[in-house]
Amino acid sequence: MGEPFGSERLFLTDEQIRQGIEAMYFAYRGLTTEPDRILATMAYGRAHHRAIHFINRAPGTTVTNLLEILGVTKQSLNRVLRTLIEDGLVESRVGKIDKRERNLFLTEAGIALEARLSDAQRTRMRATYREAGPEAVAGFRKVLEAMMDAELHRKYQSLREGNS
Amino acid sequence: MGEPFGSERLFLTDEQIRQGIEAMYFAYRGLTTEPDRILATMAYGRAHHRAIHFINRAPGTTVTNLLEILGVTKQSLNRVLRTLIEDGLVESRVGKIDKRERNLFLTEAGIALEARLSDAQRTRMRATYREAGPEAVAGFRKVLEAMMDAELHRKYQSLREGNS
DNA sequence: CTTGGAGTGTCAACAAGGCTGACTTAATGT
DNA sequence: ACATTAAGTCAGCCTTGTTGACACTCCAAG
Repeated sequence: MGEPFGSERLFLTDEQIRQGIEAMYFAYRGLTTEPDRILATMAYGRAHHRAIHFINRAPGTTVTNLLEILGVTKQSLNRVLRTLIEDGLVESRVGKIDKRERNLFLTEAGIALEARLSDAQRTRMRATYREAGPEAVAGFRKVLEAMMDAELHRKYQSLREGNS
Repeated sequence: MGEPFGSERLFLTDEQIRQGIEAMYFAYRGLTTEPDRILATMAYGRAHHRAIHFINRAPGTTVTNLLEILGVTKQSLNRVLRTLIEDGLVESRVGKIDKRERNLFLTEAGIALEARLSDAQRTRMRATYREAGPEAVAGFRKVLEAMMDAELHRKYQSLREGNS
């Protein structure tokens, strides 16, 4: 590549970038295997995990809100949500201001499962962070922030405000 | 930024860890959307992308090798591999030493598609890296390395040696 | 007050891509 | 000679995504 000299070049080789992409793939997979194993024992999948995770993160969030964050169709989310409600892990309350909306909450059982799942991930993350050190962690976070696209970032932020 | 702030004690709240996990989810998703869009136009999916990626990375790798790296079943991989071979993107050559083995290679067309897909990702990664800066990237890489579990790491390395 | 549109839920049908289990074929190694 | 290994295949199942169509409730604006 006919690139000029300077520090810009030393972290931009195709090979290094490819390694970064691969590392993302393997690391993400590693992060989900434990929760997946737990979920498999109770006839749930990763889709249920995602729903539980984001409802826990922003209790009272609406269905539309969740749809935007998860980036799936209404039908797809609804299937998952229905089983979670039937099984008593999620509660759906009619909105106070706008009665068309449903505000989603985790029940006691839902909170318990969420804790189990995120404990598995937190343990792993904590070990990883400890191994890599605080400076590496800061860089890690910085890169991930930059990697999420702007549109997604906006939705991500809106989750908090959706909590009425 | 020569002074690391409070780096002696690496105390991470559950909240910080959760943010890290979420960031991984969003970032990974952001990284796959462009390739997914390209693949969708040609009746392929993410599974095809993974196969193409790793065959490109280690030309001549065997089916068993690929199975271990991808962590899927033979039947699942075979379905994908069959279409890729039929469509002339991948070539399967009988092994020279052990004729039971098949060594997998990308054809010209396969290489072209791989380039298209990884270009999309590289462009994104490059922009991300540029935005975050070299120090952050170094930290990013370090954390991801630590996150991949040991078992996976072993398989990951073995890909290179599998290239006969 | 009617009417348009938004938020939600649901039915049906389909596809991708995981899985298990069973089996074949060819080649290798003991 | 025989058991094992690498690869491929058939059949069937599950989860989770997709379209498309439709009903219902409710809010807001004309």
